[in-house]
Amino acid sequence: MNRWLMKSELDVYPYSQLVEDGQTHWDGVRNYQARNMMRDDMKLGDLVLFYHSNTKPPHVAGVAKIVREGYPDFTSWDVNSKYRDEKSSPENPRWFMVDIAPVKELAMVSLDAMKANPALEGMPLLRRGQRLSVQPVNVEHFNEVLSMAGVSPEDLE
DNA sequence: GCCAACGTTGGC
DNA sequence: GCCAACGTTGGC
Repeated sequence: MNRWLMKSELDVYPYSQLVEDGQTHWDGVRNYQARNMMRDDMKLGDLVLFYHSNTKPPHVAGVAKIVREGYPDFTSWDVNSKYRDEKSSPENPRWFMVDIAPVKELAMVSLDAMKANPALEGMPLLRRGQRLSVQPVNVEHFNEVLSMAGVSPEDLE
């Protein structure tokens, strides 16, 4: 199983909204690296740290899981969508997305706390200038973040 | 194919 | 609101 981190701006789509919706499609990602991970690497059941960006403090808010593997992002050819890309079509989709569902809400784990934790050294999120909205997380880092929220991996089952 | 200009992300 | 980082665009 792979593990991931996905960023969402708190005031755009918070974890609480995911809980309310029960499931959502992760549309609007327009970055090739992130697309490739969603299209090729994210598998059913993979776990995701749900991260709130653009808020004070930035933080991990919960755990989600992949409930549908990569498929074309239909907002890319929706003329009414702000995510529209003229070069993408149903016949030749350029952008992909996955569906995620909530697993467990976490006590806030702030970016500062993560930076201060030596066990998280090397985590992509903590790298200077890291902007990717979808990132891989190794199992040690993933479990360490859980632990910082007082949760053990078994609690997710 | 290089690279300067530009736009966006996102912490601070 | 600032600005560093960095991906994308487009002229050449």
